[in-house]
Parts: sequence; structure tokens; C-alpha cells
Amino acid sequence: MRTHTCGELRPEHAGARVTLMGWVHRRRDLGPLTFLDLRDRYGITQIVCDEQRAPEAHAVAKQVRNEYVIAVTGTVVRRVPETVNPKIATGEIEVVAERVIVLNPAKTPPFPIEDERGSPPSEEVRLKYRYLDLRRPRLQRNLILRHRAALAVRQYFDRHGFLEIETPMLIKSTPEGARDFIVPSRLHPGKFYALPQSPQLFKQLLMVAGFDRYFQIVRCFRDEDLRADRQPEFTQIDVEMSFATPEMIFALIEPLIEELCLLVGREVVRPFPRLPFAEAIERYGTDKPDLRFGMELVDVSPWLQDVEFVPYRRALDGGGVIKGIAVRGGAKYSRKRLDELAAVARRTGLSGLTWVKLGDGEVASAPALGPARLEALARAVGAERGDLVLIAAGPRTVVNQALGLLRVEIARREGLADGGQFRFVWITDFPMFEWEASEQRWSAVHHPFTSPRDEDVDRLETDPASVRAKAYDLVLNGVEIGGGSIRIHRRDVQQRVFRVIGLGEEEARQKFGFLLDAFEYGAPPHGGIALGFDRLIMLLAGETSIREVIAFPKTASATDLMLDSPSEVSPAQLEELGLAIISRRGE
RNA sequence: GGGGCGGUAGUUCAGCAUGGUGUAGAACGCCGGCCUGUCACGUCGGAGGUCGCGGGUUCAAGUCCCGUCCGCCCCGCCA
Repeated sequence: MRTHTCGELRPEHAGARVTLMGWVHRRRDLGPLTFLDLRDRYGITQIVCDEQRAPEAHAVAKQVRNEYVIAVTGTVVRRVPETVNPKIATGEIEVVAERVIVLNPAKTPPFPIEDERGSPPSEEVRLKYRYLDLRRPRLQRNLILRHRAALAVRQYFDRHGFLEIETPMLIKSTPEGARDFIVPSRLHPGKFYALPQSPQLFKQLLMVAGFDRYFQIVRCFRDEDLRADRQPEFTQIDVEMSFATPEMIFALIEPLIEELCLLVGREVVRPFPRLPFAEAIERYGTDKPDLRFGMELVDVSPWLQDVEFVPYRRALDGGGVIKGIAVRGGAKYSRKRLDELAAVARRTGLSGLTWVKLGDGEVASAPALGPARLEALARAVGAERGDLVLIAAGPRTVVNQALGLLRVEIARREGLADGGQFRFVWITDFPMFEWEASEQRWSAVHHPFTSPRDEDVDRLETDPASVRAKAYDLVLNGVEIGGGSIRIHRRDVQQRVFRVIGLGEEEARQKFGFLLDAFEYGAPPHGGIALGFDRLIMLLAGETSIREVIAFPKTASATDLMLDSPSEVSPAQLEELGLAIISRRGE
């Protein structure tokens, strides 16, 4: 029986007879004297096997290899000062083995179970042997943090009167939003369940049911392409409150976030700043701005009303805009570097980027503007000697997007984003709808259950573009970590919103009839938020991919290299479900 | 669907631009010997390769061309 873990023994245990079990982390064979580093998730303890004192134990120790699982019985002894190892918590003691038993031998692992020894193995190998990767300190640390965070979340909401209520995983496919993962039904051949993209409708119905304060740490599924911060299944902290205002949601979430940050020793500044969507776009070119650095977008159109330079003239006459950013110390940029930046900007559809170097006299890519004009532009964006000014002209959305991208790209390459800083910001007043050019219809920016702002409701039908939503996102260091809204709780408003997004009366009744019905039985005003748990843990852990905080993640092509999933199923299974495969790729 | 980077020993990589450089190298790991205070032990010796896969060009392909598969990043997509 194990008496202690490998991270537990201290000098005060000296003299105790103990039994440890764990993995052989490393073996140092000095001939008649062999040291074993025994590891479990609590730590590492040095085992000494002496041929003189315990020949049998020593013989076994000679044979063990890395990652063997062994049991060691022996005596804890205090190390003499010269042999103390300050790098490990148990470094002041060691266990002199009397008996070593191999519980299970192990093949040589495909990569070392250690961080910081050479380059890390490729992700492909790590994912194939995920159970070995998970032995490494990095993932152990991340998953322990994830557990502590989940626990803190549950305690926090419990303390504030919230109930964690589970919602179904087998639900109904609905229009709008991401692609659903669908699950065939054996009892109803030809019919399908869908896995939830979020428990959105259920939490609203729980409000109708009077539960008043709900939360859930819940798995969600979206069948879309992956990214470093997007997996097909991911975890949300889902929250909903009755009689809520946005202010109440902010006041609820901010202290929670603060607690979670304290888990990794980070202090945050409260309250988090608020930034209306429109302002975020104008100042940062994005609705998820990274506030760790400046380089804000400045509208320089007013200084160029009478400009003759053709690209600028065209932009202004076409109802567009001309904006710039100041890059500190950018005057030293090479031509190659500037060309690369222009290429980045072009990805957004921007036709051209003007640059002005403020060295000893201005050097510009558009000398036709003249020194006086360049000087004025530089002053307008707040650039000083030694800086670089980048100017984009064109349609407002393209200009904002291009400069927003450049801002982030430059900050990344210059290392302007301090990894030790956590800058939260609430983005508020999102527009309700955006025009889907490909489908020639309006679609909900957040989701169709989001309430329009009271003063904008009248324009739902006449001017959808101008309707703002009671929606908000929480952004941390340029990453969207959550979003929510005050919901619609009246049937008539909900139906009007459905109509705007082109959801017909009949279809609305068929897909969301239960919700519309529920609204007629005394639905309280309510609202909430969903936080991306994986992303939050990723940022707390200092990682750049959520795969590093998920025990068994999928590859960028949504496969599992360990399980080799997805996989084909037997003809019998298909038969039972009433399914037939029409064609397979490549056949 | 599109763009970019990568795939060579168990692992991480070099070699590829300009085809021939003796048997495709290095480090770590692995195997064996020696070593009584190591803790990234040391030391001596050794084994280990479908250069992702298929086709093509060539006297000759890890290296050039075409196709394809896999991993990673980005755009589209993700209410």
C-alpha cells in the first residue's frame, strides 16, 4: 500500500518507513549505487539503492527503465547538506530502498516525459500519445489550473444563489448559427437529433420556469473549421439571470474573472472599461481590441478635404475615409518590411497603403502629397521624429479592417503586447443585424433572441441596420472570451425579429414554437452571458492554443489521432439507423 | 473552399537553393561495459533510416517537376 506521494516527504519524516509508488522518471546508475527519481503528479522523490545494504532492491533498480511503474519500500533519510537538491520540493530527503517491485514495465516512450529538455515533440506525436503527453508538467499544470478554475466558478455562483442545472445534449437542429453536429435516431429512422451549439434556449426556458439564476459549465458543439482557439467541442460557462440589466451582468462577472485571475497570481483592474462597438471599430478596427498597446486609428480625412492625390480623392468622393496609425520607431523599417505590411493590408481588400517615414525630413511612398501635407498628417496621427505613419484610404469598413490588422501585426512583431498584462474590456451596443450579401438577407449579429434596445425597436422594420442590441462581449488582450445579451421576452418582439432575418411565420412556429409559446406564459425579462472556458484557461495559463488546456483535443482537421476518429461504421449500424452512404470522398 | 509553413533515425533537427561530397549527419534518447553521492551523473563502445506516399524528369533524385496524404497557422466559416 502506498503510504505517501512522491511530493510529500520532508525532513520531519526522517526515520519513517514508507512505501512510494510511481513512475521511474530517471535512473542514475553509478555501479554499486543506483539512484531512481520516482515521479507521480505530486512530485519527484529520490530513491537510493545500495548494493551493500539491499542487494535485491539494487538488482531490480538496475533493471528498471524510464516510465516503469514501481513500488519502493524504504526509510526516509535526511540528505547531508552537500547532496541536498534545491530544485525539487523533496530535495532535502531521500528514500533508502529496502525493496523495489516492478508493478509494470514500460516501453521506451516516443518522447521524453519532461519539459525544457530539448525541443518539444511535434504536436502530431503528442496527440497520438496523448496519455504520455499528459504526464508532462506543462499539461499537468494546465489541467490542474482548469480544475481549480471550474471549482472556483461553481463556488462563486453557488455563493451568489445560482443553480447549476444540466440541459440535454440530444436536441433539435435549428436554423441560424453554426452548422450542427447531427445524431441519427434508431427509433426514428430518417430523423436526427442535433448536439447543442449552446444551451441558449434551455436557459431561457429555465428563466420562464422561475429558476431566476442559472449557470452551467457545459460542453458545446459546432461543426465549423478549427483554429488555435476553436475546437468542434468546447466548454462554456453559461449564465442566465431573470430581471437582469447589462450592468447587473457586468457586476456579476467582473469579480468572478478577478477571482480566476488570482488563481494565477494576476491582479486585474476593476471595473473593466466599456467600449461601444462603433467606437471600437473606429479606434481599433476590430470588435475585439487588444488594449495592451496604443497605435489607435485616427481619421485624417478632415486634413485632406481638398487633396488632389488620386487614390485619396477617389476614397473621399466615394463616401469613404482616410485613416492612419503612428508606428513608434517605425522610421527605421526597411522597404521589404513596408512591402510586407502593405501585403498584410491588401488581404482585406485595401488597394494601397501609404507610408511616411519621419526621419531627417519625411520620406513617403506618395511624395506627390507634398511636405506640408505629410507634416500635417503626421501631426494628426500623433507621430514624432523616428516614427512611421501608415495611411489607408477607401471604404470605411475596409480601411478599419486593414489598419486594425496592421496594428495587431506590428504589435506582434515588435513585441508590444506585454504577456504579463491582462486588459479586459466590455464591448457594448452591438448592432442587431448585419447584411448577409451572399444570402441577400439580414442576419443576427449576436443571435436572434437578443433584445433590441428599447429606443431602437421602432426601426426594426424600417431601418434594421440602425437597430442596436442589448448585447455585450468580454474581450481580454484581443481575444473574445465571452458574449451575452439581454434577451427578448415578449412574443411579439421575438416574431418581429424573426421576420427581419427572413424567418417566416410558419418556419418560426415549427422551429421555435415552444419558445414563442413559453413567452405567453409569464416570461420574465432576462439576460445572461456565456464565457469561453477553454479560452479563458488558455489565457490564464499563458498558452496560445486551447488544445493545451483540453485533455484530449482534436487536430486542425477535426480528427483525433489517438482514437483515429471519426471513423466508418459497420453496414449493420447504418442499416439499423436507416442510413446509406451515397459517396465517399475520392471515390 | 483558398493561402502559407512543415514532414529526413525513437525524438528534435541539419542536409535540398546549385542533383553526384566516400556507407545520409548531429544532438538527445536507446542498448552494452566501467564507475559508491548522483540529481540533465560521468566515461568507453554499439545499434538504429520506406528521406510521408505515388508518379515523372535524369546516366544519377532526400535534393528538380506533378499528384496525394498528414500536422500547424491564417482567410472564408464560427448566431
